Amino acid sequence: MDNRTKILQCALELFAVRGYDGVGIQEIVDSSGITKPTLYHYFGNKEGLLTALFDEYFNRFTLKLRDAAVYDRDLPDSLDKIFSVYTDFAKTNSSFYSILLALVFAPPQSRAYQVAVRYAAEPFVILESLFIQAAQDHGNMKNRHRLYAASLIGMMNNFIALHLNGAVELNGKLKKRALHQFMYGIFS
Amino acid sequence: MDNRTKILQCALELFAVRGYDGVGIQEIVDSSGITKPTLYHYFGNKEGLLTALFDEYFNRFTLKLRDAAVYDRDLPDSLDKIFSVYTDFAKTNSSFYSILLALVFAPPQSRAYQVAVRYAAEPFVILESLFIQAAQDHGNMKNRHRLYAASLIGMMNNFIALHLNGAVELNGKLKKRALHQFMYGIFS
DNA sequence: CACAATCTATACCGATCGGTATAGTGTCGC
DNA sequence: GCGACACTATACCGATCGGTATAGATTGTG
Repeated sequence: MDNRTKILQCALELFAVRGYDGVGIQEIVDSSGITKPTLYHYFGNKEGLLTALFDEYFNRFTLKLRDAAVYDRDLPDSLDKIFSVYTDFAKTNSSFYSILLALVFAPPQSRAYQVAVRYAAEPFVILESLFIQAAQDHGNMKNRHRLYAASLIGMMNNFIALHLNGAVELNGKLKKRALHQFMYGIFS
Repeated sequence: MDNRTKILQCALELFAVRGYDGVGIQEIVDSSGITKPTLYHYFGNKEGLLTALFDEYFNRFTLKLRDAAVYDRDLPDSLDKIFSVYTDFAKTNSSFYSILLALVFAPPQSRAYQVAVRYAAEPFVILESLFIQAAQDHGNMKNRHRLYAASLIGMMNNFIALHLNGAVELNGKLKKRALHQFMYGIFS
């Protein structure tokens, strides 16, 4: 593993458990076994390190989400795929998702939030677009796409947060129940 | 306004916009117009300042929530009251609720999280107890009280977060829609 | 071989971090 | 007038913060 990857890996784990502001550069380079100038060579500054983490993980996620969120006139099927993309990603990248969750709810003027929000906006746009298309087939959904996208993301994040705390298992049964409940709010 | 209150007020505003870790003691005392020893006289250390904020705001909230969450064999009515308690509190104490939201999703090993989680557990217990009682009248709810409590809190926090970002208005119509959807998941 | 480019380590920077020792204040009951 | 107490200011502490100047090592290329 090269030094760049080592740094990213250690930063990921440290940020996940103690937060971006709570971890100093010195601690990252110590646990990586490298030194400061090496880190600054690759990432420029602390914010660049966080940005690199998001580039590494979030872009992969967005690609999968875009695939799942194409509308083929079967909204329940699309939602099912989307839910799976979220939970699969959160399960296989739990440390990164912990960071993501913390930053999405972080104070708006913190540096870390401003990095995260640039990325977190994309899934919202993707889901919003899905609901706009679906509204052509479901008249009562009109003009609620923003609320639907936000509610769906919020619900999934909530279950993922519970999962990360060990409170629930993200299995097919939970997915079915959650989506069933969500769709009731849409179609009724 | 005495110095103690001045400090609490300034700390509240600063923590809300830049986070607990992102705000230094020096900045708090500067904007309060007092000096460090005064702050440390009242609060002991930085963590004590955060604890004092939670004592000031969260305990008031918990009292109201306990009132709303008594079960009188009308679950929809209880949920309606609970929703109002949450949204009313969030609206009149938006800075504090921003801090609360950030800390609930903060990394588990951060100091701030460990303070917040001691308080945040109480509403969960209160709501859990409500669902346990309600299960006596609704057989299909058995053994799901933890999931119900977590889902309800998650949903309300999600709407409150949207409200704090200016995305939605927390009015009666939203409450009705949200609870309607939530109860569908319970009673079906 | 020489040269440039990439990468890494030693040592250091000023600023800020949370926290405190000391020395006062003012206001009480006595 | 008195000590006791709650409160506040000046000045300072070691540690850590994010970041860098300088130089040495390594590597691919001519």
